[in-house]
Amino acid sequence: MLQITNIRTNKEAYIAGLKKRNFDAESIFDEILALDETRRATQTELDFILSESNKISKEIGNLFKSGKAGEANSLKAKTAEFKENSKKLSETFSEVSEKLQQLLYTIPNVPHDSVPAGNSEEDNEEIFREGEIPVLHGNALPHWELAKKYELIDFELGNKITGAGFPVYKGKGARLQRALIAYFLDKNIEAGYQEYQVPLLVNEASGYGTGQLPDKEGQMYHVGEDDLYLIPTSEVPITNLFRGNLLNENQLPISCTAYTPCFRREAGSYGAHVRGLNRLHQFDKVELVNLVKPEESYRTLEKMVEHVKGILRELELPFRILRLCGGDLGFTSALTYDFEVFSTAQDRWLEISSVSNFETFQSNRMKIRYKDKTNKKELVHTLNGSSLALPRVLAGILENYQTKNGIEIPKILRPYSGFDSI
RNA sequence: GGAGAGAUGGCAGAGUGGUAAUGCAGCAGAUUGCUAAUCUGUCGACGGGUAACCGUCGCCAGGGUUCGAGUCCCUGUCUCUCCGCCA
Repeated sequence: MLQITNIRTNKEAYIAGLKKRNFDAESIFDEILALDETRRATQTELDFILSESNKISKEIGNLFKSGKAGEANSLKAKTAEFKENSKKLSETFSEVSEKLQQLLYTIPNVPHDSVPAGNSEEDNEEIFREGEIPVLHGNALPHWELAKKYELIDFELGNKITGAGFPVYKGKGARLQRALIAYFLDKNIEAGYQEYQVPLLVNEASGYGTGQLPDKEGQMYHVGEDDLYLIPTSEVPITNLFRGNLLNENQLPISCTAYTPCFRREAGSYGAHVRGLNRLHQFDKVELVNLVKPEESYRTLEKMVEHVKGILRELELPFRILRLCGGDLGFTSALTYDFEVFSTAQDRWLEISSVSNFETFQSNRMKIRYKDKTNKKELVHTLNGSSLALPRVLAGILENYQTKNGIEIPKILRPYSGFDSI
């Protein structure tokens, strides 16, 4: 959520920034500023009236104490008018404040200066590419065929017990999943992240905190009876751990990592590109979350990018990094780098990590602040990134490491998997 | 699921109708000096003001009673204890 004072002072720059994601902010900003104006004027007026009636109440109290009940009672009559006015004003005040809040919820984050304008993923900017794309033998298969051939993943069993998009991993497939999770967590801990295990269901306030609500209501599974949401990413529970906290400067930066399953309804996304592991309702992910001082956040973002690069290098997978254009940028993000692995057998790039800086967009909603040296309270910047999303990493490994005789396991994973090939 | 207790500032913790004690931590200043002590101020949010400052709100949330509510009433949320059920 944008800060109202910033809209007031940077209106033109914000409008220009939001244009990059094809969001026309002009009229909504005008509406917001008008409401803000009304809100402040109402408060000033209301404050005055309350101040007067407080004075009278105090006087009445004193009169009663000194036994002058008659005078006190005549003063009581005077307060009736104040009461009526203040009731009206405070109704206006809360109506206006509520409306203001609702409008602010509908505005996405302002993209960083470096974000290119654009409408879709076509306009994303490739900024880095590394690794060799392997030349596969003539009968190379896509991962869903490999998964079947080597009995690693059973999609039909998942259909039977739950539905499409809920695969069952078995044998070496399941063990490889566990190896990847352990390897990713170890890498993150080595880089200074603290590991967490968090609930997989969260309440409504948490959904609002990180920005999934109200924007992506339909994308989360909702347990109606208990009014809880299945997490679409561990970003939600982890970042919300700090909701409402006032931190000391010396507690920052806070770096967390967690493995969780993630649940996404993916309503409306069907088609050729959702086969196999490409798009699932439940998948595993290891996540990074950072809470940092504002002046450090872009340096932290670069560090996170380098960290993910390091993992992909060790896995020896060909990858590229995209800077997302305005049109493809998530609602809450100011700058996002997507990592994609090249899937040779499908002959296309698969997104496996997304690393973002949210600046104060989430912390403003959650009121995550810290006290700086001069005791001033400031919102922290929040960042997160996947390290990594398992299914597509698995798809990339299966497809790129296949040979005529089976599938090799990347060397770095062998101590974790306990086997060298499939 | 049943019964009871509770929710007060960054933390701890008083306060049963007269307008939020006190302690700790933090910050600023003063002072004495040596791995720190003492004193004073500050120490939640919002609004107004260049500022000193002023005002309002704030005791889980939302309503109500009252001239006046942390305190009384209603509704809801959450936490804890005991019982029941159970991995």
